[in-house]
Amino acid sequence: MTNKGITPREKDYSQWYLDIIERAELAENSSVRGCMVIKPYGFAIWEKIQAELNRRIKSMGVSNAYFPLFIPKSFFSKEAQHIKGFAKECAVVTHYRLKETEDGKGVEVDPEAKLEEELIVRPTSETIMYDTFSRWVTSWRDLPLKINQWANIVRWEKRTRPFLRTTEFLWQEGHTVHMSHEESQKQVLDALEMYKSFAREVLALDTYTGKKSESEKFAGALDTYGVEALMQDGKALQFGTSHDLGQNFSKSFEIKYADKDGEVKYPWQTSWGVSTRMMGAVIMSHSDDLGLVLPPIIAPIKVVVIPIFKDENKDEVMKFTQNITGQITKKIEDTHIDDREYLSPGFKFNEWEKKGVPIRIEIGKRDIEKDSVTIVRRDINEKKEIKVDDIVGEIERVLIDIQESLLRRSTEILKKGTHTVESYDEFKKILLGDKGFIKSYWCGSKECEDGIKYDSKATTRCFSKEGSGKCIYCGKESKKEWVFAIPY
RNA sequence: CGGGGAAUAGUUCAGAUGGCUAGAACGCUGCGUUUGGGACGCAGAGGUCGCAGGUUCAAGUCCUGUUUCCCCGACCA
Repeated sequence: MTNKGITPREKDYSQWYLDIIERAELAENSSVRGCMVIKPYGFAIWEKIQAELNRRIKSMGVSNAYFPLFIPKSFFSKEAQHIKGFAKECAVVTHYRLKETEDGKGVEVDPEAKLEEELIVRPTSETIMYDTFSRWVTSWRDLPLKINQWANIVRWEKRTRPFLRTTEFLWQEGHTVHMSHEESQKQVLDALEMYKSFAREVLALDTYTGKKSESEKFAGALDTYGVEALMQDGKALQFGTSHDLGQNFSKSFEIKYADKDGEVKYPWQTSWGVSTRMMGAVIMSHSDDLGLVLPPIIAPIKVVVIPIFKDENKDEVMKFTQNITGQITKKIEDTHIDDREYLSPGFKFNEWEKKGVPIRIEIGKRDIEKDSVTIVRRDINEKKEIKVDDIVGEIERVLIDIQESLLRRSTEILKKGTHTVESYDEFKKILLGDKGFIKSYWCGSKECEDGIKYDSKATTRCFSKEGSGKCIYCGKESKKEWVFAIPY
């Protein structure tokens, strides 16, 4: 079987993606600015991700909260860099009421109902949260303050793509406030590490993590760190960020506390987040030509049982199936029997493969006679007969094995897709061909970064390591190695 | 905002040079036969051909305007 991988192009999107999402039709004859509907099955995947991530976030001592969708324009303009970075992609609420049109056939914006101050639909929540934080933080006893929120946000991007860049998306954003820079820097790295291990252990994705270059960092941050995964087409996908905000926001939002020594000080802040883009990363990394492949931990259905019967043996097969499923369900909750009578087994096999269910169990007359069942694992599409007495143990083992082998595969792909190059010609050649990550030295100048981007569309994804070499573009001595790739 | 496409059934599309009473596949509904890898037969529902003008005996097809979508850039999680 070939495996060209899944790219978020319309063709792919209109086929098996449709089990998960569809385009939102927000206006007649069009879809407005790349909004998507997440269907029940897709949302169930998101809920699995949320549950796992929430556990890890809370274990860092972070509490969940919720802040408003609307941000007063004045809040937004308090931090100069921040507004610069986001101004061009904000949805703005200017009115609060509609009225009937004169012909009585529709509605229009009521010009009388103009807002005194416009409201921005949050593109991120730093400003509205930190305005509140300024009242929550008054003493060293209030610190560290660690808040997370699950929310939707809107960024009016010029171009959208399903999952990877939708106008509205769901995410988790953590915001913390600390007494010292050492402490906040540790938080930044802890969050980054949490994302990296989450990607490995839950999503079965190996990634590069590290500091971003000056031009790639978050608007208003001192430093930004990113989590970068490699997609099957050789492009890089950043799906998590962690920012060291320094005192930039605490100073502009007047977050102050009285320290033990009696002095009033500005605290140090961090923010970090991952979005539904992560689902895109999972889909694009693991899927094959048969459809989605889900790591068992985030699969809404881990095991699907398909009874295969004719009219004359239906009762016998169903009884056997229910008995087996009952045993499995005791250990593996996400087990589903597909007993729809109007569909052929072949149709069902295909349907659950498209949906990425890790294990399929087929039970028919032939199995019952041998007191066994047929089990098929989605990742390698291997069919195997197993005896009924060991079924639960075997399924548990296979689920773990799928999870682990997906990660192994991801690690291999990352390793194979990472290149070191001697010359700039080689650098460009790789990016024209199979693409992937390239580790090379860069002098740090904007000219070189821009030049590289112009030639090959590649940008620095994150810092790799200290060392010594020559800038791949200009040849000057350089102390820093960076990871380059063409990003989504 | 630049450069390319495109808009016809729920979806994907076909309908050179005008003749259409607008088609196919998949999907949908009903009945029957099926069911170990996307079942089959028969019957059916479904369209002011993006919108507005114009040319013509005749426009899905030609002309003008307009709107929207997609792809490639610039911007970005």
